[in-house]
Amino acid sequence: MGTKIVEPEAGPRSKRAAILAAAVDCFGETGFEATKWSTVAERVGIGQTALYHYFESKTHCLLTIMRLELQRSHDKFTEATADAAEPVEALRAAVRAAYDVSDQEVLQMRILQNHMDLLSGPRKSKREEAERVAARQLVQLVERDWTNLLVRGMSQGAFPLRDAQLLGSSVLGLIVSVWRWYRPSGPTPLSEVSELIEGACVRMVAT
Amino acid sequence: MGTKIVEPEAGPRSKRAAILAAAVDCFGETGFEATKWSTVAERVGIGQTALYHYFESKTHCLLTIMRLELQRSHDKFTEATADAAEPVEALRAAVRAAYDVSDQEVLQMRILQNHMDLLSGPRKSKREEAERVAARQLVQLVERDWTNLLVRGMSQGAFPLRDAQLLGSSVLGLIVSVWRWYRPSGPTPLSEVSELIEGACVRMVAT
DNA sequence: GATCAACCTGAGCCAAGTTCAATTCAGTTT
DNA sequence: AAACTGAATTGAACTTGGCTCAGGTTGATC
Repeated sequence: MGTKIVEPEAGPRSKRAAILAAAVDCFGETGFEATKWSTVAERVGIGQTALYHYFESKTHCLLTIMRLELQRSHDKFTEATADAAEPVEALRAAVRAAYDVSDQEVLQMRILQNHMDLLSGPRKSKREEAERVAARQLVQLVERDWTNLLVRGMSQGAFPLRDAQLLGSSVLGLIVSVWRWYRPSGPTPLSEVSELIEGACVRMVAT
Repeated sequence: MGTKIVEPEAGPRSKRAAILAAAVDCFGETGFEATKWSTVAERVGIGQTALYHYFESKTHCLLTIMRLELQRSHDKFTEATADAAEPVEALRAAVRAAYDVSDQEVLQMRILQNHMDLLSGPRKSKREEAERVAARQLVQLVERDWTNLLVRGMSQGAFPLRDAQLLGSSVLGLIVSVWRWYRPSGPTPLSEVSELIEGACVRMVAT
């Protein structure tokens, strides 16, 4: 069951963090397929083969990024909804938390959304598969986060009764669909997006 | 401006259609990157190099599939909303139309969603770039379809005034987010999805 | 039955991810 | 300080899969 991945503790001259950061930049801006693995190495300042000391493959690195982002999302949701007794207020807080992100995290969300499909099929190598399973589990966790929020609101009479599973996926889908088009440099500030979606979610769920 | 792509008229022994169909199956089930171009050839019953008689590259084929699906979506929207005077009724009709699809079209929508990011950057070769631009244009068309529907409803007093652009993207995002997880063989019938989303959209827009 | 364009193929090229054996480096032991 | 150790790194070679090329086949049309 919940086999948690032990984060490789960073030796003092480990470049794992630097590689992850560079990879997020590259994969986020250029796209995973379009960025050459060797470019990431260059940006970090090491030869391409040195990457394989830290990651089994380009995909393994991608999966790691995705898992970390999912972990962050789940944690943030939990933290944001912890002290909100009222269901509607909890929903609002959850949505706001979802859009309270740094530019780096925007990239990570984009990467995550663009490669969700990787999580369905099994992977060949051990460590890749481990990351995939962990990520897949986190996806279910996040989905449960939202569904539970809805179930609570429904049983409490704050939300009309509906298929909480399906509605939860839809709310989540609505929220994350933003990361496909949003750019920090774009014309629409994230605060505006956040407000509109917050209202939309409340209307969708609580009307 | 609107440079429409002339569909290569099918010579009598052309296998273009068969290739597209096979590619939709493969790309949809296995994923674009994961399917070998040669597998598509096999399934059609020709050598891999014969594919290049019809498509400049694997990506060119993908872009074509995406463009065709976008064209279909746009047409279907137009047809569905043509004879609906009432904005709310038009919205409902549009949502229902979006989910009135064959299994093959489900795959096409999935492919489209999973590779939207391809449409942002320019392509190297001529024909690929042509498809990309055409697709990109169609995306904007479809977005305008939805925003216009909202604008009409707002100016008519049927919907409260909100940022129609942003709300339109969100509605569209909500609708298409389904194709990430929906499987015809899955537990949830599409009719159920359609009903829930239809309600959700109306609440989101018309409340 | 010659012609021409559409259609197809085998052989091989090339880019990018990956493997591997060998080397450097920093800190620890003796 | 010399020897040792494991983490970090590298150049060279291997593999895979998309793609090019130079030519061959088919069949509709005249």
